[in-house]
Amino acid sequence: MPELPEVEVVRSGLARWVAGRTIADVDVTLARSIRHHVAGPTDFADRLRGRTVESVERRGKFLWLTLDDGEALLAHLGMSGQLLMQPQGELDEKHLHVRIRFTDAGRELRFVDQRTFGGLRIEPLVREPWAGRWVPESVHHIAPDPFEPGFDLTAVAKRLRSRQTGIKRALLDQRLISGIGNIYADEALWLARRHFARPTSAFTRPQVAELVGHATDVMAAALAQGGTSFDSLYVDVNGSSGYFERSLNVYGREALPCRRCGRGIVREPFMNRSSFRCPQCQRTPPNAHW
DNA sequence: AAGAACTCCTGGATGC
DNA sequence: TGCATCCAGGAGTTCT
Repeated sequence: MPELPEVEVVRSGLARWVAGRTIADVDVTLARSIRHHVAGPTDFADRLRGRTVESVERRGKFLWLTLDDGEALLAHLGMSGQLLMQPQGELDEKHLHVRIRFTDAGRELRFVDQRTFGGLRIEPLVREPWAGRWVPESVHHIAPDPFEPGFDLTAVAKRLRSRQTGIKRALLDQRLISGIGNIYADEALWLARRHFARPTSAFTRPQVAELVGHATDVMAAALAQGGTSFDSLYVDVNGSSGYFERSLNVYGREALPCRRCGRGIVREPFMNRSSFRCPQCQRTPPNAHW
């Protein structure tokens, strides 16, 4: 499940492989994978052909290739998406949906996605003065992630505290702060000893800072591990996730002892998914807001 | 209008 | 063993 660190590993790997190269041709074999590109597969291919990739950028879980005509090829990996660099002629992956070949006939870029929540689209870039950068149109409403220069912790704390909801819902809301998914939200809450349903309004500014700091630290640690093991000849989202899994404190550890107090970790349904917490370290608050 | 629920999707794991 | 059900969850859409 690619969250910010996994997407950043893909971004940096991709940058090495595609920056400066010119697109020769595009094959879309599953229209759903470009469903957000409303003009359709033919338009998608036509607009990419002949374009040169200038850079590869990211905000939260979105990543995009800036093109030489001011537009961007935007990608979201969803649950299971992968962007792979493969030699031409290499056997097609079972869930290969989009293939992009370059004029130098070197490795081709492949979008592979089993569960098809992810997708590609072409969009104009829009200027964000406050963030000091250009982002694709549909990334405009996504808040800066904690690693962006434009990230404003004071503003995040202010907005978060004024909300009428629970803390985990807020952490997962990409319009407030981006990059955090279910795994890192649970990890940050465990580190801060907070219940996921604690009302946002109950947080003081220093408490928000502490929690966001933990989320940032966990993502940075994941990135450091994923990044160092990214040495293979292709970009693989799932390839390096196993090692970091072993250092998670709560996520996926149902019934295993809490690493702080020994109590069994519990799994609870939340927002059509699961939340993991320690029932001792992360007590249910009296004014819980599910 | 903010906040919550619903929806999309596949295949590995689990249950009977 | 085989069939059915559960489960993973990011984000756009729809609802209240």
